[in-house]
Amino acid sequence: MQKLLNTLKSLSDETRLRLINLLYEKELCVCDLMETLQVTQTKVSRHLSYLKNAGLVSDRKHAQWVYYSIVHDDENQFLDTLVFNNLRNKDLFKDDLKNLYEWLQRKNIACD
Amino acid sequence: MQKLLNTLKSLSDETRLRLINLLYEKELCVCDLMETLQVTQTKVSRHLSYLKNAGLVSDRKHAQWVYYSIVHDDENQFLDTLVFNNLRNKDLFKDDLKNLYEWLQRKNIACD
DNA sequence: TCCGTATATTCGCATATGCGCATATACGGA
DNA sequence: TCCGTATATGCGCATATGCGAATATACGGA
Repeated sequence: MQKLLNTLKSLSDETRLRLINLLYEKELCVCDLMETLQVTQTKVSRHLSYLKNAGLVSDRKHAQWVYYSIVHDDENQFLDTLVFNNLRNKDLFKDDLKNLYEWLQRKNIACD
Repeated sequence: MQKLLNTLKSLSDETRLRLINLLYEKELCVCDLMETLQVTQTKVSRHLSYLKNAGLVSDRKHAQWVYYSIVHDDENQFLDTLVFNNLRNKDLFKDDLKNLYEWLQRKNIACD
């Protein structure tokens, strides 16, 4: 019960919804999320830790980066419905995805 | 977007989830909800008005009673998943339904 | 009209939440 | 070891939220 409440609380914030939308696409590190959403590191980091505590995302350290990804749990099935029926058809979230791929491309070019 | 956020915010409270669970069963008035959940009138009323503002329930006045019912909106599809996959299998919500029917029976007997 | 029941709202308080700033920690490379 | 990058966290502040008590409003019946 408390877990479910934490899950729902963590969905009731715009920044966290935007993070979830992006992470539904693929595993990403903090700096990818900062760049894509154009928000401060503190903000991304804190909201990710909120999502992690709620069991919605998990993290994986690799070198100096921390990669976050969605936890696909049976308990969180309604998340799929939410993301695909309620987020992905809204401009804000569509634009975020577009910005994500533009950023990833810039990043790859810079690494060449 | 703001509407979706309000919807999600209104789901991140235990009392409101309990109200939604009961209203998913049938239209109910404030006093039914107070009796079933054993909480104060102020609390029920305030949370119902929260749910109403978020567009999750609608109300209908009849004599001195106000009857509330769920608004089944396409935008709120994920609510079905939430109620049937996440609430209805938890003891708290099962017990609430049981108490609801016990109360309704007592109420009918009293009116005979 | 007066009363009792049903419901909504205002107020003040306690706690929770979100934020930026500064700082701490962790890691790889020179 | 020292530095730069990446990430997390403590702190203080502003705002939001939830609550009970008291009060206001609405309605039907005597």
